[in-house]
Amino acid sequence: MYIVREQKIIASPEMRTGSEAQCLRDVFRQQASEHLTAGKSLFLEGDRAEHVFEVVEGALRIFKIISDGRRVITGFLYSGDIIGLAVGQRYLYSAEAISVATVKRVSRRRFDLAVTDNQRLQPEFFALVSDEMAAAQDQMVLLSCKNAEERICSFLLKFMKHNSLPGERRRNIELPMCRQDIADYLGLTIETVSRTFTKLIQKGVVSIENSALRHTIAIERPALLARLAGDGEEVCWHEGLMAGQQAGH
Amino acid sequence: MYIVREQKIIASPEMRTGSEAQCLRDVFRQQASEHLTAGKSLFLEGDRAEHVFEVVEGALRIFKIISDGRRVITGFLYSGDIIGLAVGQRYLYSAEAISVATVKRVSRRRFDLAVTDNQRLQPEFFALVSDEMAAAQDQMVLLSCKNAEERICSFLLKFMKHNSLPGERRRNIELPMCRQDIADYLGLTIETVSRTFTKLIQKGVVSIENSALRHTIAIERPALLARLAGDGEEVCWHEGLMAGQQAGH
DNA sequence: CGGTCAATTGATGTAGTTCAAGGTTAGTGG
DNA sequence: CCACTAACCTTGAACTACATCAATTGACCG
Repeated sequence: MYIVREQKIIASPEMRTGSEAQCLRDVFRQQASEHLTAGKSLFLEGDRAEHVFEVVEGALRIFKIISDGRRVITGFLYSGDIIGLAVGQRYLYSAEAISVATVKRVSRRRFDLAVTDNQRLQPEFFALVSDEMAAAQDQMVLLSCKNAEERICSFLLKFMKHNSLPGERRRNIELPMCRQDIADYLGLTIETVSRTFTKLIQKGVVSIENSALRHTIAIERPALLARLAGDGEEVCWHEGLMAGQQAGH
Repeated sequence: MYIVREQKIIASPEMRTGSEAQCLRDVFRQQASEHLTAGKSLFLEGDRAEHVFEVVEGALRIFKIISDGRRVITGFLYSGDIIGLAVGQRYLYSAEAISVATVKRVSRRRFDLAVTDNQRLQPEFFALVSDEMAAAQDQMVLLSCKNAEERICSFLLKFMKHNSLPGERRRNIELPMCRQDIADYLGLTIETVSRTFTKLIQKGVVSIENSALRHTIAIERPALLARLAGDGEEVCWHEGLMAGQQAGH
């Protein structure tokens, strides 16, 4: 007996070997699932980058530990995401499970072969790398400019977009990560994260299930949330480009 | 009559077509040089990504303009750098010359062909993409954790490393960008950048040529500069990894 | 029931922003 | 050659968003 997620069946109706893969996720199809308990490390920053992983279920955090012991979370990964794409010889960050999680792995060698051999996979591969780069840049904008409220709202929005199937519009979201994770991701302290949530509740933007441990968030006013995220209805190209001086030599 | 930069001769002793390139920069070899005046835009965020560029001379800034008109500089590019690698269909950022600059361009199609055709180029290509990703992550760490002084020192160090040939150890560096550029890159205000420079001068870490317009910096105490950058003698792998709680489910 | 751990809340401190002014250099035109 | 202007940079004073420190709450668990 086995569990099949529906969207995968559509992507690949037959069993395939890696080299016949129709999409990148097919490369992982026949790999064994590995189960991780909460907090379990997948690899450490600086390890030789010998595998590429697909998240099958659950959520992971990727992070760096800096010299003074603090932690910077550079991203969260959810079911369907692929880890370890744009890395060189060694992993740029550590990865660990937030809650229980299931992953599959293939060796880097095999993954690279699948991509280089199979012309079909290359566009998807480059698209994923490009997405990763875009996410990193968005995070730089967030960390450069946004205040605590904008950061939290951006975070919630991004989580909603990423973790809802196309068309679906769920009101409740279940955050797998704790407040400290959110703080380390948004460049804030846990106290500021907590206070900002309280403020958003008071404003009627969200509400929090008092039950479990404040991980279930109901989005009461999605439009307001989007406005408070301060992304100005997506980037405004071709206007305001006059800002910033022309540096003479 | 033509000008040849010495280090390039070593890389490729003969004239080559793109498909015979020994290294990525050879792909640009036969392209015409384009000259940019200070402030001249190369492309805008959101433009279709139709070219890849090599910086031949001078410096460029890549940046995003956010909804409220502010500017976030996500990187600087100097002679030898390649622009437009890990982008998808459209550029993720705008690029413009800081001072006068010279670039070469090849079409994306031709660049991609050169890379896919020529197995020799792929490792270099992936290494560059990986470097770009690593730089983005370092920037996230800087923006998440570092204070003004650490940011400025990190910036100066990185500039030195990037813009000095291996082995060379110049004491004076000539910053092509103005204070506002530095501020927009480091997530600070121009005033804080200025004040921090003053503080570093008072501490005897650097000194600034009073002549031109404060763009010439002499590094008086490189070791202290490195210490103040707060990167803790490179990342400390496999220690301090216990920090950060294990989130139960 | 006491212990633990995450989250919240309150009080206080501060690094960096904001606003405002002044200084230096370079360019322009009389 | 010297006003006049325009960039760019620096400096000062006041403010504020967030950090820090400290205490409390509430859920879970042996």
